[in-house]
Amino acid sequence: MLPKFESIFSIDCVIFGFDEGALKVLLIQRNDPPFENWWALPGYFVEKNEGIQEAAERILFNFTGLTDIFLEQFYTFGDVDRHPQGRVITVAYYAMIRISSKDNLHPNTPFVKKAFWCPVNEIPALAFDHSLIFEKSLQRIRRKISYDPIAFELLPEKFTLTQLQNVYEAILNKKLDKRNFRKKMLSNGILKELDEKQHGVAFRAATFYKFDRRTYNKLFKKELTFSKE
Amino acid sequence: MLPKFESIFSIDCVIFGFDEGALKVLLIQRNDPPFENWWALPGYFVEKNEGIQEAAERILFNFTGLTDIFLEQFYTFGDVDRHPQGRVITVAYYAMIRISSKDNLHPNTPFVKKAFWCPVNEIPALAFDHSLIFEKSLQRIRRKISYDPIAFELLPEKFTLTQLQNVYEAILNKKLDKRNFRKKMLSNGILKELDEKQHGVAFRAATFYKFDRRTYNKLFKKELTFSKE
DNA sequence: CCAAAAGTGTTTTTGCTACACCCATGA
DNA sequence: TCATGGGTGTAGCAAAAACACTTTTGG
Repeated sequence: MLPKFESIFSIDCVIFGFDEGALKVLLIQRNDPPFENWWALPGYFVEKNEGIQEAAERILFNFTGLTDIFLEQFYTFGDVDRHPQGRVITVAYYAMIRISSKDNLHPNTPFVKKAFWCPVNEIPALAFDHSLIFEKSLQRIRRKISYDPIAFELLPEKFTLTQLQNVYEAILNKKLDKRNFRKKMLSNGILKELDEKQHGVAFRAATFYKFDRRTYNKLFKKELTFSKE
Repeated sequence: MLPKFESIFSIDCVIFGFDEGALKVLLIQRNDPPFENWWALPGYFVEKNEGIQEAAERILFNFTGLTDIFLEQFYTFGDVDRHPQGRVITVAYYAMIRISSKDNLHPNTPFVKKAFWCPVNEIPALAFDHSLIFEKSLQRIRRKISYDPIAFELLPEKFTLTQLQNVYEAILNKKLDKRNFRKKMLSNGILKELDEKQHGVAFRAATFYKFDRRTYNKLFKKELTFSKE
């Protein structure tokens, strides 16, 4: 039989975007206590009849209006006193979205005073244990980017190699060598060169590329397959 | 204000051990419905007033009698229908312990009919979504072993290089070259050669080594530090 | 003396690092 | 014509992979 004790649980999302050459995170300002007016990660409670992945997608949609987003669970935070009003366990997800400067986000929730894209190295003190959650998400994507092509989720479909390098540099927080970066990126065929080039720029126009997921999946499958012995 | 809906949640543990050259997992046979008599991962509900890490340690202790064990959270499973009796979200941990063939485990819980160490490639169908949980844990430790010295958690304090190689081969599920393995393991100073050797074996006695955590921590710290640019 | 595992080096290949100049474009 | 970022190759080094025989021990 199921026990009598129950807990509340929630989802918190670390939503990454890339804009103006910087890695950013979507923060919201809370409208209600506890932590009224504090900055926090977008998050909300999970309904009794929805799965947690589902809930994460719903919450992401409510805060950004976006669907079909790269969204991945990375850790669950369950200290007894992490929420001042009672026991709340939270499952943390990170998401990567393409910020388009045109359309602003319309958080579809009354709990939010405002939202903004905060550069990752300027994050203020956050409500609850959200600073910890954010730190853990950064650690995770730094490791993840070395074996999984998450960088492309932050870029438009067509991008230049310099843009791609900027994403890697922002996530890894270090400068990379341009020639070595290009050599490596182009060596395995996961990028497809397009006929199109930039235009209207006051310097040599860069070639656009796109991510070739088909080729990537082949390589990845191979990586997962063990050799005969 | 906190919402009215609440859920139950639990911890499930994938407890790895290494014995007779094989990687094994501790399974228990359930004593009660649902899934009465089915094999399952050790797990139990989290109390209202305990943190989840705490809860994982308690549950691990109840099933093995062991404390101070390598125990790490790896994923949370929250499908609505994963438990037939109601909404139960489970936080999954994996643990690594040294199986000593002498002392048997004494599960300190009435919910268990029996327990046994099951080789990872002979796992039967498991209760709930435990097969999925187990698969995910394997994926995790396979990746983890390439950058974190978790293999030592499975071995006694003193071990031979062949034993160590066996652990790597069992986790990675492939054969490794003996000379290259030794070269690599001995190249970075994280193993300390002992004066002691095997005895009573009908072949050349192997030298014992132990893991030098001090040296490892130095290397690891260095790895986390970013270079000047 | 045999069976069984311990232990040991070298060569080849591959991937990573470091490094500097010319090109195309719009203003 | 100038400022700006786009684009390119090579050499040296280090790590990984491939590969087979001798040594020690107890029975």
